[in-house]
Amino acid sequence: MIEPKADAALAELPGYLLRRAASVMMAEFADRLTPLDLRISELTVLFVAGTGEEMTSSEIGQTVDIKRANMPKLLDGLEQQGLIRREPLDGRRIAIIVTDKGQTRLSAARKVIEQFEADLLETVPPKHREHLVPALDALRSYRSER
Amino acid sequence: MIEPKADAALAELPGYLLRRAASVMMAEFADRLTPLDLRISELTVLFVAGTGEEMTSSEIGQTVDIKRANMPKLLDGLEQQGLIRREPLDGRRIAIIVTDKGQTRLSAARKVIEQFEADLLETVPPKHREHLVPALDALRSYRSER
DNA sequence: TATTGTTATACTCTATAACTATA
DNA sequence: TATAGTTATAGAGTATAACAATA
Repeated sequence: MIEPKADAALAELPGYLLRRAASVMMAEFADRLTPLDLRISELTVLFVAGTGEEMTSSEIGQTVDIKRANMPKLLDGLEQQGLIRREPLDGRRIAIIVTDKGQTRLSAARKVIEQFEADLLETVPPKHREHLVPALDALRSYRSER
Repeated sequence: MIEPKADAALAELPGYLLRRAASVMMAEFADRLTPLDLRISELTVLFVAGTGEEMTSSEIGQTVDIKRANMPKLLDGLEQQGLIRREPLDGRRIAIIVTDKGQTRLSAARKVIEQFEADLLETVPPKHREHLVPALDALRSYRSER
């Protein structure tokens, strides 16, 4: 064991634990997505675009907190894989349509998500489990007053 | 409101919420550290190095899950600010010593941390609050079997 | 032979500024 | 005039591979 003193001090900081937990979780999730040729951010976009409602690039970005300027490269990647296509709504707005291939990929991804989320919840001791989602949901708006 | 359907689906995924919560939290914390001229990773290293026990670069990295190869640049930054100094223990290992200036900076940072963590906890509804740290601490070891 | 510190490099996610064309 | 999509660019955190020097 290395430096129990420092680790003990860190283990009392919710912010630090939140960062570490998210980092560990994302690394694991990214690994599970590798066989599907999807990065986390790509799946996030595909997931939202595939909910059935017709959405533009900006709307998707606003939903998942991805800046407008970071969407094109993400969408390019998905488009090059044939998972989405861009369909102009007018001269300015562009709808992001999930293709059949994209829907198939998304179905496979949903299975990965389901298993991943189940494993994640199982990691949390039962008596704390039901509190995780509401607590995280609250923390999400920590900065909404910006 | 934008796409309640997609947001509702995402709001049920603990993994997604964990990622978002951590992202929001880190952005806020990084902002609060700006006046101290410290990035989150730099403070993490300084914090651990300043716990009193003499630690090498590798030991600090292992404690806070920063890869050995990413330590030198971090330490260079802290050293250039005069917050730490490197003190060879033998021909190979190097102790990271927090200087007086580093201790002063660390004291200021501890106050920022304290306020930040308090604000963060206050964001979580009272009935979920006590469950946050144990839940996150458990999630931290999600991947310990690697 | 294994470990420590290091360099180089690359990837992911995120952020800002500025441009264009359209509403 | 404000908005949508885009481009370019930069920062921050993280990851791997490889090397020299040393235990």
